[in-house]
Amino acid sequence: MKDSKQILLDHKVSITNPRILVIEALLENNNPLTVDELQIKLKKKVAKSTLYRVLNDLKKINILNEFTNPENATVVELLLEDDSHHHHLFCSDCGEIIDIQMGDEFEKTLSKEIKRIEKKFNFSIEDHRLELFGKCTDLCKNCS
Amino acid sequence: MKDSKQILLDHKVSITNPRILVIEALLENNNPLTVDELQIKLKKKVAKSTLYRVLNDLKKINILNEFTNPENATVVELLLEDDSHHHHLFCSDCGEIIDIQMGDEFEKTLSKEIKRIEKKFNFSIEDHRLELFGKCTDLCKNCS
DNA sequence: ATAAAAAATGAGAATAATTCTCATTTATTC
DNA sequence: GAATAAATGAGAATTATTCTCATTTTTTAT
Repeated sequence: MKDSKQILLDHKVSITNPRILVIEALLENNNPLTVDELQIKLKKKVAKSTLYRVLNDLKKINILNEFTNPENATVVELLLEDDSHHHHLFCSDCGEIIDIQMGDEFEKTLSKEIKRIEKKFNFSIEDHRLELFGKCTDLCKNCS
Repeated sequence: MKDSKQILLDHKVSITNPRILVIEALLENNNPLTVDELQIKLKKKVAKSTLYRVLNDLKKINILNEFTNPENATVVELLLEDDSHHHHLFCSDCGEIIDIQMGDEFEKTLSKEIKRIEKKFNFSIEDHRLELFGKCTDLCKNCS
């Protein structure tokens, strides 16, 4: 597992206990967590206001991805590798969120389409996000 | 323009002024609106609590699509045609949200990928959403 | 290693978005 | 058109997030 102190050092921000705890809680999980799940994992070790501040700090140094689940709750995940481009799969039964990688053919076709859209709307497109919604049938630990 | 009363009739819900006003405000726009933009368009003609209630009513009869913009504000749009599958393009300069259609090749490749993901994670995938983020360079009315 | 300066924290107040409550009004049914 | 059912408005309640400020921790410069 990555070293949380080193991550903070690498990004030239000061090394504090709350930041270390938040990063470690996120590192322990392979998949994204809602803010309240994170809060529960941290018990009372980090104040609520500090948690939100730390999350904003991590966003500023670009190692935190933030989005919302279908219930509009805020979800966060650490982004440590530069090449970790991925998408998300949501289970509407248990709420689990799974990181997924799309195949090369898909990403290539998407790139082509993005170029078309850029021309059509005179946009410069910098990022994209794909979300898949469904139900896990048996894999997911929370579902029967 | 579609008739708001007919839309309500078709979906077997009672025809009330607030519902008509909300639907008409949404019909006037081609592109999605944030809840506050909608509130402003409606002036004081619909109470805040009623607006939220009407939006929930429209969701229940499946003619409202709700999502969040990159600032996490709630965005809504009417979905009237069954075949109106589309995605969204967000401008980070002016906040404008544009409906986009992806080409057939893209949707076909995506379907193939979805089947692969369904097998891999033993999921049944029912829906998906693609969001593109960027900057409009000159088309967008709010940007210079 | 230490003192001074800068930055971060905790606790709770403030704010913003959304839902809830309930007395009144409006729509539907017969 | 009267009786019943449903929806509304106003504001209170709730929830998620940000802000304030006195205290503590971290960093910087000696």
